[in-house]
Amino acid sequence: MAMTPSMPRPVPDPLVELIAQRFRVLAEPMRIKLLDRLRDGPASVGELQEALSASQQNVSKHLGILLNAGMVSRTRAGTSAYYAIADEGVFELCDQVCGSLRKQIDELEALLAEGIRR
Amino acid sequence: MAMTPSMPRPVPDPLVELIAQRFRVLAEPMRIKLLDRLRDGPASVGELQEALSASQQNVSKHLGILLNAGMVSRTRAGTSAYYAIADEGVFELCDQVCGSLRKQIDELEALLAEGIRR
DNA sequence: CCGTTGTACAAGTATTCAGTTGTGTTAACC
DNA sequence: GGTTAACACAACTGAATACTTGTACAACGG
Repeated sequence: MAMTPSMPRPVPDPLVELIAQRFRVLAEPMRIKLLDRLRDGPASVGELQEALSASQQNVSKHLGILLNAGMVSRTRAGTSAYYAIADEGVFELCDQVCGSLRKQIDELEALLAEGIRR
Repeated sequence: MAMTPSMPRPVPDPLVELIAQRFRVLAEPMRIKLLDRLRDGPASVGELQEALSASQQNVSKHLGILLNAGMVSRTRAGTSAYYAIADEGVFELCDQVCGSLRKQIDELEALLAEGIRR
């Protein structure tokens, strides 16, 4: 279950659109932070608001986008709404991105070291 | 070499910014298509322009963004510029996104089927 | 009830960014 | 050299979207 089976080539436009839309959801620092905070467990809007020191409306809005994308789930309890990670896969994505970033940084450092030496 | 070693929690802001920036690069259908086309091997701007039926300036611009992000490499030959995939990892990212998408679609279908039955 | 608390929605503003247009630059060919 | 072709860069325009402000709604406590 490693590979998506039989990915059509070239990738059809509607699928490209879906993929891009998915990446767009993760293309905002605030949403990355929200997911990162939710990695420690479910949290209410107020808790997230305080943890990220952002406005309630802003937090609620971004959570709505994540919910709409199916990346988090919402559970209402009294007046509070508790959000939780619904798709653990997002962390694999972030880890891979971090891996690529580290690789690039290492290569840059290697180039710099070589540059200093000559 | 599966996990990024010792990811700090919470993820520091500058790293969050870098991650989001990375996702933002992939958040555009045109760039996804360019990478998809380059999966078949290096290609010049003109070839990509024709394959995607887009303007030369637009293709060149998006390739510049991909180049700046370190996802593709550029090789000049005469008046032509040949671009190639520099970071194969992007395809793993896309595959994972496709996996998540498929999972969601399957769950939706399951819900629909159940809804019809009752 | 009535006020407080927690959350979501809507309108307005500001910013960001994609796509086009126009132009500059470099290399091959006559 | 002059011309053509391939690519890249900069300014402009329009659309998408993030963030703020204001408000509405629901649940709980007095």
